[in-house]
Amino acid sequence: MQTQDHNGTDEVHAKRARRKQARPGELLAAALDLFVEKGFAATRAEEVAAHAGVSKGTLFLYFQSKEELFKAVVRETLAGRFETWSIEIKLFEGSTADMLRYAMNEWWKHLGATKASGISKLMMSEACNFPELAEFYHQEVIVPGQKLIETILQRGIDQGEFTVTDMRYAVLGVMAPMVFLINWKHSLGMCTGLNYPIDPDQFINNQLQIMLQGLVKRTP
Amino acid sequence: MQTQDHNGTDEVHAKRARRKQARPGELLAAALDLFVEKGFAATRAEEVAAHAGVSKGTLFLYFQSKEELFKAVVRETLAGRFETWSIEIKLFEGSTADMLRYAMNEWWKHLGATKASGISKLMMSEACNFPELAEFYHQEVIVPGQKLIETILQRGIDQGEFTVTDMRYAVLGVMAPMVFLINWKHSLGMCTGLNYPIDPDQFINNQLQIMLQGLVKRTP
Amino acid sequence: MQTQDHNGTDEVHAKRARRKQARPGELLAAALDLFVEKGFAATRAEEVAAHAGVSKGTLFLYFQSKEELFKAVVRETLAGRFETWSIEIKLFEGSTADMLRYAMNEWWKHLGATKASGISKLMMSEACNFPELAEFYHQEVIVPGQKLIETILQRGIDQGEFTVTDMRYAVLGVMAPMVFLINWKHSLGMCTGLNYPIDPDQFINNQLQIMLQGLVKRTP
Amino acid sequence: MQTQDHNGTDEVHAKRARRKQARPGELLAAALDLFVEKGFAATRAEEVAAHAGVSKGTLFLYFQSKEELFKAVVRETLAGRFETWSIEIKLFEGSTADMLRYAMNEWWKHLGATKASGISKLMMSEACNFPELAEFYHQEVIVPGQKLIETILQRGIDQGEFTVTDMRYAVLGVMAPMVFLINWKHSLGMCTGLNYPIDPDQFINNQLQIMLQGLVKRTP
DNA sequence: CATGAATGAGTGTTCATTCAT
DNA sequence: GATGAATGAACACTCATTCAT
Repeated sequence: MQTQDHNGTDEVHAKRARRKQARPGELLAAALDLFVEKGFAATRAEEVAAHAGVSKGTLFLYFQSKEELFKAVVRETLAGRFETWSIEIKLFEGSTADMLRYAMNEWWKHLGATKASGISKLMMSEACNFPELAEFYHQEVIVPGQKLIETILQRGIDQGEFTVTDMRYAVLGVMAPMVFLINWKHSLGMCTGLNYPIDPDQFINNQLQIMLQGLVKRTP
Repeated sequence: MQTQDHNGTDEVHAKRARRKQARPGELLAAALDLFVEKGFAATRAEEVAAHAGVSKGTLFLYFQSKEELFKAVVRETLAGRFETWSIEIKLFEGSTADMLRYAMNEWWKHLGATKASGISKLMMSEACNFPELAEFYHQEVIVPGQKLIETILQRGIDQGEFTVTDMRYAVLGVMAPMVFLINWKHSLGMCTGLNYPIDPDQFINNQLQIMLQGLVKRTP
Repeated sequence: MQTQDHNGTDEVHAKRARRKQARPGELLAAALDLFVEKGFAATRAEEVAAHAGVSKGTLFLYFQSKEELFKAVVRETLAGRFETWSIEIKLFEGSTADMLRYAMNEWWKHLGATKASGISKLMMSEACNFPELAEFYHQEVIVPGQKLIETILQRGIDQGEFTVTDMRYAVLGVMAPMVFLINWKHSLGMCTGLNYPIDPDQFINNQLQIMLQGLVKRTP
Repeated sequence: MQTQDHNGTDEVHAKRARRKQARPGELLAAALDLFVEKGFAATRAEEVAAHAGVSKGTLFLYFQSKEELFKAVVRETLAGRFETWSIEIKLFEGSTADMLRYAMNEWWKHLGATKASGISKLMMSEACNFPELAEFYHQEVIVPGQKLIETILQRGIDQGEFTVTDMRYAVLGVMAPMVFLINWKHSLGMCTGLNYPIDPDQFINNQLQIMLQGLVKRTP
């Protein structure tokens, strides 16, 4: 050991450090998978550790408790998502209806279809137990998401394409079905035996159709 | 003597019966409160009993297991509603747009606004871990609810009022915002500090407006 | 009530008394059945009461506790069994081998085949928990049984038919297989799925054959 | 470093392994003691753990359930014996009468006299309530035991030493007294106050004498 | 740093026993 | 006397967390 201390410390430390830096990420990824699949309470700490390829003890070396792990998962997964979209939207050319269509399909492709969408279900169940997280989630996800939607709707109004009575609730009206879709996907939609599949593309397209044209027959 | 015995017995039985009949209701009420507040898994059987003012053992006198208790709660608070509504819908006179408006407002008044609506959030979190409950909920609540919506939409089509491209997804389109509304109410909406209140009536009215007329400006 | 007190008390009391006297017997019979079938611990007090056609509470009106009930069952079931046999044996005419054969078959018919034989298995399991009962059982059943066997063997010796090296162990040698038979019958023999039936008559006959003639080939 | 790490790890593993290897044995010993003393159902898992000097949780680290613990006890203390005996029997030289004598005395020395013999009584009481255990015991203990006896008797027949009318019941005839002996030892034989000691050696010798020669006087 | 053996508080459920009616 | 609703102690088993190695 002494001998090694002389010539290998730096190297070893580097390796260790690299490994140490990788660990939290691996643990967080494993935790996301499992929390989303089974919920917070039903996910065993040991299982998370195993999925990350480390031992039970190591998990607690990096996260004080299962609750802290959960918080870290939510924070980590949601770090800066909406900026890119915001820019993309500003550059979009075409009708606002197409923009909305585009935005919703993009959202599904890059968020709804990914594991990250499972966070929504998680927050739903655990919001009350982790109020700080709820607030964080609200600020980091809900608010930016709503801003994005508002931007789109406002463009529609400004360009004389859309009619919106109450912006705040119009935004919620766009958001609600998307939230429903991912929550369903990660809860009842996952239960085998239900045999009630929702095709996300069809769901989104239909939703767009209704939102844009409404159910009431138009007299041409 | 016989007469007296008879009278006496009946009286006793009556009191007993009254108590025995009251218990399940008290337990169900307590269970609903706690399940909604803390989730199914996180609610301890003893706690439910305590809230109902009885001991742990008594709970199991009336419900075979925690799962059965949950099912009873669902049956009691949700499953029973749909029959009445189904009849009410059939007797409704007026435009189908008005019918939808009426239905959604009634739904909010009698379900959404009550504690029972918290069960939806509950199912979201527990569906994967208790597949039997998920299936039960699907059969007893989701399916009847969707049938109701379908009946309304079909009436709209039949009377030449509505245009529906895909019935299945149209139904989901009606259902999604309502589910979102109650899930929000019992999760993020409950967290103090968020300061993001959703007024259910406004939400529903706006939703109706969008669903019926669409966002796209109509050329009169 | 007052009125009735005047002309009906005696009759009622008589009925009650009769019923009260019958109750313990019915309870003991039910308890014997269930204790033998399922063991002491696995038999629920309520079940015993139900089998006797009374309510749970009533059981504890007659027996202080489940343990007292058990003691009463054993005591009651074994009250005076061996006197009759003792007399019968004395009057028997024929070879002692025949007498032994007769005795063992009678024993099976009148004890081994009856529910009472289940007590043996019970005592086996519970002897250490109820030492007084063990002693009682020993005095009331084991000792008289052994005396009976000894009487038979002694007759065999006296008449020059049998050779016995050590009377005490010879007696045990006769007793052991019979005890084994009833214990097996009420334990492993009862388990469905074992598919290992022991026919008591064949068992007894074979046992007699071995006991009398031995396994070693006789040179005629 | 590698070398050191390796050495260090091995050392640690060795110590750990030694401890991990010792635990099951300690737990099995404790379990045997308690199961025999109090029965399967009446023995609390925590008590077994305490007797082994560990906590409740540790028991379940090594044995999946109480039933598995019991099976392990049976495997450890009983099931393993029969193979050795089977070989020993095959190598035996001498008369079959001597072989039987040898076998029964060996059985007593290595099984009957040990705590393991208490399992027989245990099975008697619990067979009906734990059918899986009963079947396991039957397959792992009864069947091999009977095979062993059959082998001996068959040798006696083959060498012209024994006469056996019905092999199956002859086997039971050898087995029955031995089972009786150990059951007695662990039940009534244990109750102080009975003052009815059975000397196992005398019992076995007498049993052999009767089994081999029979009670009926031989005319030389 | 990493491990995994050990812990012990916590949970659903059962059942002998009590006691108001 | 008789009932059966209510009790609460008990028990098998789980799992987040600790800590000696």
